[in-house]
Amino acid sequence: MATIGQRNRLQFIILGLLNQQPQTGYDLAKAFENEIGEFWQAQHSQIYPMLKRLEAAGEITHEDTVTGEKLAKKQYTLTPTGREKLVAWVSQPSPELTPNKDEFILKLYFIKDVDDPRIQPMLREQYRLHQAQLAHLQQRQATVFPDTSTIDQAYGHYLILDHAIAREAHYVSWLTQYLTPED
Amino acid sequence: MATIGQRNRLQFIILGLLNQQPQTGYDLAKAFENEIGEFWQAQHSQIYPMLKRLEAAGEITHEDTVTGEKLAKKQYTLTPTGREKLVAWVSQPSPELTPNKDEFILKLYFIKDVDDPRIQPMLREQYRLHQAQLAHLQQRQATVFPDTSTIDQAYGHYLILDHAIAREAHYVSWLTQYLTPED
DNA sequence: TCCCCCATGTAAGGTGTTACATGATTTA
DNA sequence: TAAATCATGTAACACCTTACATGGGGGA
Repeated sequence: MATIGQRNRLQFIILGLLNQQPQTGYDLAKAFENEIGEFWQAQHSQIYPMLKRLEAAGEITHEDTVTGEKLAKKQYTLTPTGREKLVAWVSQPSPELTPNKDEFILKLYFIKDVDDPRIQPMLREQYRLHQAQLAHLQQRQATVFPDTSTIDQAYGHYLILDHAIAREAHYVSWLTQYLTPED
Repeated sequence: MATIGQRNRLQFIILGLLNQQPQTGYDLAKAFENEIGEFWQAQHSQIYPMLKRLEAAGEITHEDTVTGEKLAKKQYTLTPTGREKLVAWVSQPSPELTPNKDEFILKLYFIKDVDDPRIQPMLREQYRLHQAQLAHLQQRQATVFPDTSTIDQAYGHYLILDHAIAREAHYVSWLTQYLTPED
């Protein structure tokens, strides 16, 4: 399955997640909403086919398990081949800046006039959104890393959360700069 | 062309760009590399078909011009319908946080060990990249907005550049926090 | 018993990237 | 005159989202 044209980063991220611990497709889908949702997203409709593809390529295997009476689960695990491929990807430089997209910023861009009455409500809405997201992330940090001693065992996780928090905090403070007090 | 399933934001961005001034597809492609490249990207292979589609929908029209002996250009302009559609989009709230993707951060995430020797080189590489991008953006700001009096006429443009600069500056300072001095 | 969550899959269609293709104009 | 840039298009394919489809388990 050549896949030369595009980078197919999803496969590596799935390998990375499975390397942390064997998981089901469902578990992976949750991870894309929670742990790493700030930096990559994928729906289950994208995950299940990819798991089949990775298994066909011999990079992962699965074990069927049953919960309760007959709920079938597939627990996926990395093979040595898969682990090699993961290590190669992680060790490889990532020399491009990731493209960013931000619909809100573009809307502001298209409103040329400083005094356009739409600007302040838009800024306030974004403020609410990002403030809420920031609070949510801080909450999670407090839960996952209650004290500094817990950081070292999951340094990557700590970094990722720290970065997400810093990013949101920064977005919020940028917005604040342009907000005028509400009447 | 219904397009209910997905959002098709590209069309609105093209309308927004054409609202600033009539342009060719080639000009638009440039804008996606420069002015707004920090917040949206599109290749010419995506732009030309979209222009046809927008014209078929009566939202833009074009005028054929010739440069030199026979180089054909198509200068596109918004129609009143197109302008209405643009205004509706701009005025509409953007209630979702834009998904972010960052391959580099994920690689860090998958390296659990604080002392993994790959971490520092990776951080330094990203530092170089973002530092260079930051310098480039600051350069552009100095060129486009030489003094504060020039801001008001293109407030949107100012905001967008300011935001991009702040974002990069922030990314760089986050990286610095984890960088150890090189030997 | 109903609802929410667990669990896995496929189908359809839109979005985006890379490559293929062609030709004119300007600048060094 | 060669290279870079202007200028427009299509084809192939990979990526991603939404919707369709089905069924089990656990708690209120």
